Amino acid sequence: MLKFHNNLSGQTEEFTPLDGNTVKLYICGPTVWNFAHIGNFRTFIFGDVLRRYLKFKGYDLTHVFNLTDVDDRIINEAKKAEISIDEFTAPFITAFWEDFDSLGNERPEITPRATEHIAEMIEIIEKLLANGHAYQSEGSIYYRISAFPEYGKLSKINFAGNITGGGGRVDTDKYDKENAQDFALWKFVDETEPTGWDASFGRGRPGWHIECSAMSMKYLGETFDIHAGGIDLQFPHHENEIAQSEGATGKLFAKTWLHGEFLKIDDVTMSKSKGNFFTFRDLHAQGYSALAIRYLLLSVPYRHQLNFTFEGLQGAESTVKRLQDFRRRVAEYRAETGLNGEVERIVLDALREFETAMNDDLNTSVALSAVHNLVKEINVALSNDALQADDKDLILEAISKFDAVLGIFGKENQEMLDADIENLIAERQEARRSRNFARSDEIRDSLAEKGIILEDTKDGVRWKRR
RNA sequence: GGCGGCGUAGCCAAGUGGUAAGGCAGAGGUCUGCAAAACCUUUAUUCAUCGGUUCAAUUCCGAUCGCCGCCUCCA
Repeated sequence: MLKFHNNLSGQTEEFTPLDGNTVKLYICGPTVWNFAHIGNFRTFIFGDVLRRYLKFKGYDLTHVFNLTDVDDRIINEAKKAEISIDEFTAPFITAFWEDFDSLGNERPEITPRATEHIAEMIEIIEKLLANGHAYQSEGSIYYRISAFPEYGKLSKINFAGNITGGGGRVDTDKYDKENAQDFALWKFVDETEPTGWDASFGRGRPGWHIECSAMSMKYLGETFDIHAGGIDLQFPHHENEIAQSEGATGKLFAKTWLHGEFLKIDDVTMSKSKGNFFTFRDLHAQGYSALAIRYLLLSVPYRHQLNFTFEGLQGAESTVKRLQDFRRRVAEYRAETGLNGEVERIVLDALREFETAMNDDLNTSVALSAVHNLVKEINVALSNDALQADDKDLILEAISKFDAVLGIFGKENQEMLDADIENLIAERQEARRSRNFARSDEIRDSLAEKGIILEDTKDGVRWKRR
């Protein structure tokens, strides 16, 4: 049975959907003010594996993945460049989805943007004002934390001991709040500012957290199954989402909370503010494949920090290549009709190990080792010519199942070669038969220069792209 | 100051009260005209250190050292 470590309860819990067979899943996406780095994408890839595994388990999904396209930084940058918010964010949004797709992620069902849901945000704020969970001050609207005693239940924040509460940090907020921890739901902006929306409680722009309450509840309902995102969002973003949503509805907001841990580089957290980050584009330009990057980011379970190294990425490149070769080798294997009971046992064991690992809070490390064990054992069978036609199908089917969740085997190669290259390969075979190795090596080298690698097997020649 | 995480072979790392998964890299070998791919063998008497509990601890408890994160925009 599927279990998750729920950060809300602090416990590992068995998962069952709230409503029939459909899992309602919300994942906080990026703020689109520049390119997402691969640390960001680790969380998104885990979100993707989560959604794929839920499907693997037979659940239907409604999956919402939001893009934050309005905040102070975006507003300021757009203003500086004298363009609209949409004009400023458009190239980053395009780039984001390109990278998202390249890394092998499935598009979620619903991908809303904050600026398209201002009306829903206003509606929640009106409710909060009406029931005393919010108040107006100098034109802005603030959340009244004192009216929500459960505040802090997700992040386990102890305000008595933290820096702000302890007096170690000066509260720089220039507005008049009842309490230092109260946060803005709506920030007043005057008529001279280009970015602002009119609401019953005055012109302004939304605060940093209300968008996720509005969009998740709009598409998933007031209570839904899983809310996920990066660990840094746990406080204050997710804590505030809970306060806003539960303050407005009086109902449980999200049942299960999952947070993806950070990527480290040279033992320091990879982050935009530290500047020590790589984007997918950077790595791709250096020749690393999307598949290898995905593999590396998946090789450590999501709740643990992963130390990113180029040695590791290079290793992932080799591993992924080996997996691709393995699938091709099985697919191309010429087998007699029939079934080898031993192979069937290997495949069933591997699938069982895989599922057990994934059920255990998505333990991808162990799930990958199940895949590797299958590869190793089947390779032995291949070497011994012990494979039969039905085994082949079983193995290919198992690979498809693994890959429906992990997405690390890549696309199957069905490409045809040009006729003149086919002719060269045939000529080389002829040269080898007549033991003219000088000529055969010459052809092999020339094809290698064109990026086509030849391998001689006892069933003939195989080729692949470099 | 408050809260949390981590320290396992050259690297990335899983894991458990009963004696260390997996990947990469390395070494030797088989196969091959040579390669490539694949396969086989091999690489931690040991899991930061020191104590304690236990028949038994890497795994539980305590202390120490080191590292990281959140509490402030970042996944």
